Amino acid sequence: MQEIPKAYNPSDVEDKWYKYWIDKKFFHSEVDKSKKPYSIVIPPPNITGMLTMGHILNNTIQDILIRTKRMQGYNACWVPGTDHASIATETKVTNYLKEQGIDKHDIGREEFLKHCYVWKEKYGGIIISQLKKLGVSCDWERERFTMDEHFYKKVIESFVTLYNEKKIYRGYRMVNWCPASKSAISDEEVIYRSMNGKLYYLKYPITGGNDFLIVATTRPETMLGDTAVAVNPEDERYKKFVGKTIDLPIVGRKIPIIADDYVDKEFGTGAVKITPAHDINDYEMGKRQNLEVINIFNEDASTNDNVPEEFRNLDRFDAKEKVVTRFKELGLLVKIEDYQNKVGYSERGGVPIEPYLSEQWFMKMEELSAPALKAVEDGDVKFHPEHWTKTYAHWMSNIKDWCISRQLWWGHRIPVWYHKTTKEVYCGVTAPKDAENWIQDKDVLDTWASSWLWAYEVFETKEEQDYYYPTNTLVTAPDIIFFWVARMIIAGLHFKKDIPFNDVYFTSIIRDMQGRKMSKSLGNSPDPLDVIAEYGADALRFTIIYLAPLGQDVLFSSEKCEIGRNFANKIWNAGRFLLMNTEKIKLDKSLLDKHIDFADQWILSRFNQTVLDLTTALDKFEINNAIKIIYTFVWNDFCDWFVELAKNRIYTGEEEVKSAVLTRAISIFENLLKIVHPFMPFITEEIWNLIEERKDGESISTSAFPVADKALINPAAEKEMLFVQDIITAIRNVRGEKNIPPSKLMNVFLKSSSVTENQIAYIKKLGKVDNLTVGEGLAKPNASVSMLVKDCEIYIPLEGLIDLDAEKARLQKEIARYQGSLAGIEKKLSNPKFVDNAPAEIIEKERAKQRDWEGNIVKLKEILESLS
RNA sequence: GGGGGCUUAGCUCAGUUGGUUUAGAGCAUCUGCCUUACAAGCAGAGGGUCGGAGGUUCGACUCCUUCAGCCCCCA
Repeated sequence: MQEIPKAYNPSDVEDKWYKYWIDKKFFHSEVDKSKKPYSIVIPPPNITGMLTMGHILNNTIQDILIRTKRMQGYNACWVPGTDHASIATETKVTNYLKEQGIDKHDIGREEFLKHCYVWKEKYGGIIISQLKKLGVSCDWERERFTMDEHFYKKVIESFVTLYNEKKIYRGYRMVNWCPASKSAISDEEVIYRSMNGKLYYLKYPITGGNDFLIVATTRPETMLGDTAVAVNPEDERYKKFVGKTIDLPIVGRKIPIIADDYVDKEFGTGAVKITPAHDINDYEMGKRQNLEVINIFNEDASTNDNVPEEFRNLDRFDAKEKVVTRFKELGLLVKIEDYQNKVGYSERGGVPIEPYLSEQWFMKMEELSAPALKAVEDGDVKFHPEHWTKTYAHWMSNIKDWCISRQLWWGHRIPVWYHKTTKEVYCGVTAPKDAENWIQDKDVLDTWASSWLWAYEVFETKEEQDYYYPTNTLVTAPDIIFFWVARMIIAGLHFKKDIPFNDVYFTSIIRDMQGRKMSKSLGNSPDPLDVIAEYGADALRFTIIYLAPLGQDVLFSSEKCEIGRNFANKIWNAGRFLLMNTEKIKLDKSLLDKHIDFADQWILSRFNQTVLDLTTALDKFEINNAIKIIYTFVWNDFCDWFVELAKNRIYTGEEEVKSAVLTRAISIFENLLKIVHPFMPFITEEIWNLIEERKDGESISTSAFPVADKALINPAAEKEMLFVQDIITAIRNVRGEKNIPPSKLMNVFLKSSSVTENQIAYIKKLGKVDNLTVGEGLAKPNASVSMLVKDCEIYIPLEGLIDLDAEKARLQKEIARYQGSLAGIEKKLSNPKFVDNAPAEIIEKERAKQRDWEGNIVKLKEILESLS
């Protein structure tokens, strides 16, 4: 056997095993009706992005689920892929071309799209390839892209279907306009930021005479498009002015003073300027009041020809400056106040959005959303954590029509043509036959109006869809619950008449140690590939799951990966210990069930209980809990106790006993590796292969996941083990308190009738005891420390190390503690209401405690007596 | 303004229909150990009136009300 290194080195093994898994196609799935499918579709990362800690968490969870199911015999299929990310990609490519002095409008649509595809080929696969370093078991032969031929076609078909169902319409509406990308965006893509702005008070002179109104506004530049001033009809201050007109400064236009309930008397001065083209509320009022609508901005939010000449072609921020300056010059600027307000920003463009009137395509959401709301409320689709259903329900019940057109080139082009002469509108999967007479709509679809088909169109044939759809589980971040999760449910129910997935797991948000969200601009996110290089993929996987309880944010820093690295090393060394002994001890599988003592029964009991708890936790999506169950079993039960206990027999037993113990220990260890494997695939594969020569094509990743054998769960053995552990801990405690080094053996006396030979051997070994004397009628030796475990009195003679007063104080403290607890119990038991109301089982427990503690107090008092 | 979440040891968090003596874990701290798997380790210890105040109950970290603080989403 080769030398096993003292410390586990992940970089030696990870790439080797990943290559092996892929070469052997372990992760590839084909329709196989003899097996139950378990399918997951990856939330497709942006082709513009880089791997983040969020991806690590998200994909580790998916991998744990899919690997477990694969080992449990399901036909596990995890489909990977990427998203074309219309706005984000177009922005990147546009900027890239600009750096080379190329304007996209000069090269035209076709040429620009070629650049996009080149860019996609070059950078689009980065995240996906980085994910392989994490060990994810995706079916790479199924990798998909939202603009693949099949997918593109299906997106176009879905548009046509909805158009024919009259669920898609075109309209001239006020939309959220991103001046940076010169495109409309949806409500969901607007982020509101709290800003320290200003409130400007402007004097508006009333036509004829010296009267004027003062209006307050955060956006004085829009006054160039004002078409009214409005007051509340109940406002006594202004009643007399309603019906008159204002001579709009700078512009010179006469605009009416109108009364409208919408106006809040308390805001500013109670008189507000109305700009129907550039404010959604003003637009609504404009419709009610038949006001003129004057658009003053170009697509990039610079001023257009509808404003006085000297104010034209100004950026909106410059226009603001200039308008304010002119008001000041005219003596019409009353004051400027600090004002905090929320400003909508374009998520992708990063600039304030502009409410802007334009012709756009919309999807009617009311009818479409109803079944999707019901599916979640009825529990057909289950959310984890469950509380997200409320957020979902709230959004779904207040849903507005979805603006799905984008004034971009990269994406799925809207399949609508307008006849050049008749202006007729045609919508179809292919262009009209006399294409030369038609012009296709220039816009593309919102990215989410394509990725909402992801859950089933990644499966390209009916047979595959019938088999894999609905998928089982979606694992995603909660911030795309509306963008993607909700819309996938809508699409699934509408087009497939079935939910897209049974369960949705919403992951934690990864933050830095100060609780700040990890972001590129803050530079507070470690590069996951660096972390993997330093600690290993398994360590990173373990750590991120260990730190991420369901529904809680995670505070992460790469140093925390020591937890995972240490755990990996612990497993490594447990394996190393067992395998090192196979050099001297011959394994014999026929002895697996031979020479079983309570320590074996105990570890088998613990293992089967662990498998039971683990699978229950995974079924409930308590991934964090699952990994803690594993951690406790591996580290505390198996390594700290079982291996230490087993050493007794491995070092000193008869040959056959040695062989039985080691064979059994390795068998349990191999099962342990299997339950760890979905969480830490690399190290478990490596050790599994060290245990014995495996055949080509074998892998722990396709081995059978252990099933709990309830018959081996053994409460008596667990109880016995607990007793032995308590005795050993008590002895170690004394050693610690008296600073006795482990090299120095102690003599110990146990006053008990129930300690067995088997137990004595273990107590001697783990307690580092020289002579262990056990007897029922044992007298307390002189100058000894005494402890009590259950009904067993422990005496340790420590001539010269005993501080009599300290010993007495300790015993008295112990007695007082029991007396205190006993008093509580007695109070309970003497309360008739408790005895009448509490379940018999609880009462019996309390009585048992009472008996035990009374006994303990008596014993402790006797010991105390003997000291004086 | 509406909704959701959180508050338990120095730090980060568990605590599963209210019932296990003394409310757990990891990290950090302290003490002793290179005990022939592991110092990325072993053994032991200290540390919390479970955010405040009420209430329901025989019994509350757990349920209800209220107050305070922090975070997120939506308008």
